[in-house]
Amino acid sequence: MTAKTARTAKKGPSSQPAVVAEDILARLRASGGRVTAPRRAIVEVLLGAGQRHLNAEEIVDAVRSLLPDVAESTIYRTVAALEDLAVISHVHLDHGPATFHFGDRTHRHLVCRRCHTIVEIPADLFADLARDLDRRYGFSIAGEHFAINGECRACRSQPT
Amino acid sequence: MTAKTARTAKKGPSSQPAVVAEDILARLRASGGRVTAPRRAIVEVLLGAGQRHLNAEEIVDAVRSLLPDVAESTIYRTVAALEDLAVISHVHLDHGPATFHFGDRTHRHLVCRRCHTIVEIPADLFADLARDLDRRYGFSIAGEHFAINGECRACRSQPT
DNA sequence: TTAGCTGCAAAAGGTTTGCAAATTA
DNA sequence: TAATTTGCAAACCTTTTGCAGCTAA
Repeated sequence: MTAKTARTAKKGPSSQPAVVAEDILARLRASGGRVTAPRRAIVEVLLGAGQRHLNAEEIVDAVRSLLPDVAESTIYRTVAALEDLAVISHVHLDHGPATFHFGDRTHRHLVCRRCHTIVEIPADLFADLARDLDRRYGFSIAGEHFAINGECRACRSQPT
Repeated sequence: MTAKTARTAKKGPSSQPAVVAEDILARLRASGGRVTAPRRAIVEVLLGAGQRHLNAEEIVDAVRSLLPDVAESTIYRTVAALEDLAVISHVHLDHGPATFHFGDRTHRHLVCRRCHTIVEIPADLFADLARDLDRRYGFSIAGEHFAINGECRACRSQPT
């Protein structure tokens, strides 16, 4: 794969090299896929969301503001294709729809079971636990496929 | 609440005081609920499952072998009532239906993303992490509402 | 040219809800 | 008796699928 990692600053809050749509589309093509207008729009929307995690409905809405006739099934099929390429992944933050985001393996989610607030935390807080589980069970925890539930500071100081 | 904690050994693998159906039914009654035949059967099934986590469909099937005409909706409504009483809780081990189990807060689940094997681990392996998250974010992780994903020993030694 | 996408509509899977009849306390 | 549960059927929400036509490579 020869997708060049462009350095064009986009709208990300960080100063890491920006991932640009063309890179992603190129990977899609390289894997035998086609680049179509709906796919461009979907990638654009996902990039435009920055760190925010969008669910399928939000992606549909945003994509339709660019390209009104895109079907839901196209969204689901495209995000599945992008997940296969490990470009994005999905997380279950709570009950309800899954949310999609770029595949940085650098954060996890705590979700308050009372107010449903989401707290993002760096994945390396799990390093010790991960080592432990590896040693004891041979299990490698990977991914943030599911959030971790609990109670946030605000709710804890609230009466039940 | 005065539900006596009976010590009758049932079929649990552990030697903790067995929770008996009557205790649970009494709590249901104490909270203003009614004790009905379907509810008895559901509690029986849940108790009979011991440590196993049953999903709604499995509960329905098992309950119907005792009481053939119980509706699915009754199962869902009853497990919801039992969750409100904190007698049971549900976990999402993977995609697919939730699973229900008695509310011991003593274990967590690792689920292999490849073979879907479930590894149960003691919750106290999370103690350090929990302290950390509390200190840094005021967040109290609680519950095993979602499993932790990763890869099990067997799958890790397998070619991708 | 042809494998791969698309929109549409229908279906699937899991769970929830409205309601009138039945049951519990 | 009054409040709660029940079974049934229908609805719900999210996601998947089948298919014929369209399109990128």
